[in-house]
Amino acid sequence: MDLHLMERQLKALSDANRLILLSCLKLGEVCVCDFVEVLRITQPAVSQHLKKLEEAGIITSRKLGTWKHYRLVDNQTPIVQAVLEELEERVTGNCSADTI
Amino acid sequence: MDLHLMERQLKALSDANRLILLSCLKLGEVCVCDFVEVLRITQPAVSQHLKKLEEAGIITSRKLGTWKHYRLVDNQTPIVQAVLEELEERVTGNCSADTI
DNA sequence: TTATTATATAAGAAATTGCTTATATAATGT
DNA sequence: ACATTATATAAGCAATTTCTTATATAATAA
Repeated sequence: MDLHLMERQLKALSDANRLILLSCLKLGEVCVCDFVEVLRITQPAVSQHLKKLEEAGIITSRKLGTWKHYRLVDNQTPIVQAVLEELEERVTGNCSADTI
Repeated sequence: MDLHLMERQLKALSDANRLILLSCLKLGEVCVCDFVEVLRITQPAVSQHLKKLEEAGIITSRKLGTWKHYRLVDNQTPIVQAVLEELEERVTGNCSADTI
């Protein structure tokens, strides 16, 4: 595995807010607006976190009307897999968006 | 596993120079002076990187006269284990110090 | 078209990171 | 005691990160 991909993924993973986003995503697709409630930071801050995770190849997204739903990609690298396995699912309120 | 320990370990891991240090340490104990040659940064910079890895519970050290030898701790968390497994051993020159 | 809603991007500020040089500590050798 | 060697700590600086507010984009609804 390329050293610089490793570094990029690890950087994307090394933030408490993004780890919480990932633990939510273990439950399924989530839209940006739900994350705003979970993390209690502004919407642009959430978008920026999601962008980092997407650029690291950890999550992907699809548009649904005005909403955008994010989810984990299917085949994770062993490092991301290990992190996901360590994360507790956080069922703090409405972590997940209703799908469709 | 505690979210903030995860974050601290992932932060410690998310730097290319520190990943190189870890790949060297897979081969055994290494002293600070050898790392200076491997990374081609100054000795204080190396000490600072090693301190971060030690504070994250990833490496440990012992004094040997004026030298200090660093090594991986025995029981790593699953995340660190996964990272170590992904790392190629880098046999770039004298990565390892002679033990004793 | 215009207003509303969900998200993204831009710009800027405060905190953190990763380096440098200079200095301190600690063990060894003379 | 003094010099040398290996490492650690301190201080400062440039780059990066993480947030904020303001604005842009894009889809839907009236």
